[in-house]
Amino acid sequence: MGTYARFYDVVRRVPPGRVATYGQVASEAGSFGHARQVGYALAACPDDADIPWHRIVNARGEVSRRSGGRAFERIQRVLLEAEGVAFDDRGRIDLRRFRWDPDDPDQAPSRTRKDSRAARK
DNA sequence: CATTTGACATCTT
DNA sequence: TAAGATGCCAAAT
Repeated sequence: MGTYARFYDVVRRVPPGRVATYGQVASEAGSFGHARQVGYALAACPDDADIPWHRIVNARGEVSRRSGGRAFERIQRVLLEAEGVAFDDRGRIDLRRFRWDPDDPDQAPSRTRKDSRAARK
């Protein structure tokens, strides 16, 4: 299996309405500190695969810039907003509210972590 | 084989 | 808060 396969597996586990950072994906995949490779992996991401690439943002909670152009960046934002992820006036996401927590399998889309916990009870 | 190039993160000013 | 330096490593050249 390719080196990137593990990254793709982690990305696929991110639920709708939540986001994960590149570093977070790397750590979950067992490659702490290899955040950059995650970005590289997504750049080489096969379009036919069912990978929610738009749910991966950088550590500052913003959509990363890419050499290809701004089109994909806009698409990424639109896709996230459609799932309920909010952007502030600076184009950033509040990771405190939308960051995916791998240890909490009961995270519902479009809810804050607190709401999710409350709803579970 | 040596260099360059990234969808990044973290530490230092 | 922001900007620069550094570490990371797979592919491309």
